[in-house]
Amino acid sequence: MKTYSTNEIYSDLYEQLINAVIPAGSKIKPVELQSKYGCSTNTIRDTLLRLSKIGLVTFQMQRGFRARETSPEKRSDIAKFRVLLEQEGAALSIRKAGLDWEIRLNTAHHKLSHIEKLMTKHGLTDEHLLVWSSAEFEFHDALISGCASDILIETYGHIYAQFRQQFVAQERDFGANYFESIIYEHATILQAALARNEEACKQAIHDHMKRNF
Amino acid sequence: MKTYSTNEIYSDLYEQLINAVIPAGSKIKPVELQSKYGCSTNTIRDTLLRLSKIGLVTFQMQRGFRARETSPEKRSDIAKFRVLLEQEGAALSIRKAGLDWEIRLNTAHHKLSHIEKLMTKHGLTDEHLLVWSSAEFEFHDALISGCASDILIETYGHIYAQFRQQFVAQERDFGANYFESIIYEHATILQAALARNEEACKQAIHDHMKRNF
DNA sequence: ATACATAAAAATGTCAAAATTTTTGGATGT
DNA sequence: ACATCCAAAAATTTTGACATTTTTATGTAT
Repeated sequence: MKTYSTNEIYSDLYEQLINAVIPAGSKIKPVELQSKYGCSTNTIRDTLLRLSKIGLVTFQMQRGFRARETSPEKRSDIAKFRVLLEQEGAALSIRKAGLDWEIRLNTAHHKLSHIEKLMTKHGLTDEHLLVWSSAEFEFHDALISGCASDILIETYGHIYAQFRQQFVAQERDFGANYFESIIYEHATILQAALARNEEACKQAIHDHMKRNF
Repeated sequence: MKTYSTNEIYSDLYEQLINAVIPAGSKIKPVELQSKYGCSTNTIRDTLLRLSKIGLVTFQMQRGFRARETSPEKRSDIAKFRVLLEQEGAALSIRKAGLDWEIRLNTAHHKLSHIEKLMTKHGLTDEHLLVWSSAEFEFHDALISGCASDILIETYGHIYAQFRQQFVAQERDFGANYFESIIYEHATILQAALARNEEACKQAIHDHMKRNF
């Protein structure tokens, strides 16, 4: 039987929350996870408090923990907020960042693009989805990485995680042209960013997310 | 000797962090607080993890806790980010909120205004500053309270707390006309909001914060 | 049946001690 | 003087037991 380090417990729970293996809104009881991870309830509690920092888990005194709830309104809310942060981060990057940012962004897009092409060819396995998900984050993270605002980047990370958590369970109907659209949208964002066109980039970010409003 | 409930420990530490009684960047050791609060180190740890959620405390595995660091760059960063959130929250409120929002905002401003007048008359004690600080938050919180975005409001709360934490220790030179300016700025924000003038309101928010950039 | 009170069970929170890890301070050698 | 290594001290993390609170289940009265 596998034993888990605390960091592994954190990562494992993080992934389960991001991928809605632990469904949004469901109760999380330390006692039930204890046996799986082979540690005390207190260590689980500790880890859940740390996850509540990034908003994947909500905590109430004497009421314990829950995976953050979701609803159509909450999903719309988080999508719009994500747009706000990403537009600002991208605009600032376009205005201030240098060559290294362009290279980072290009590299991230290249990786993402590669995975997306694989997915359109072979259909999507759960494993692919996991890789894609992390590549997608890296692309969007790279996009804002030149903004010179640590607090924006930090907050964006939390919001992106919550976004995934809230939408992954909903979007089980990846139609045939779903990924085609996404690929096009990512390319459009990249182009506008590299062309240093703020307004076009903001527009592209908005268009990329508007299906989730 | 006073005994503290866990919630009181939380509030007490919150206040000490907000007011830089625990200076930004300083180490926070559970063992040292244990005796003061009459509880186990574990309870302190628990509380500090909860405070790290709102960003007042940073946490690193095996390295413990610190009051979030500050620097000229970080202060500028947090001030600009606060403007972004407040502008968006105010604009959305102006666009979407109804009469109850106007009343909330008006009420909050009235309270704030009252305290600010007292402060210009009698000079500022630490006690006054505490009341003012909370009234000021309530005003800004009311301003964005009609935005219909829970995540924006939640995030703004964290950012406002960090803003206070980072600036309170710096701004010990409240000049004679310091509060006069502030009073004027708050009134300007209120006016623009009630007039439902988005651009003027955004401008007023910017002007209110620009001394901190 | 519904509402209310109560007891049992489950879940959560707190504690003090033990285990682990990091930091500190001094001794040694270059 | 400077870096490296080691041992002691301090700080952090984990644990299992115990205390408290909440939830669930049961019984009683209206």
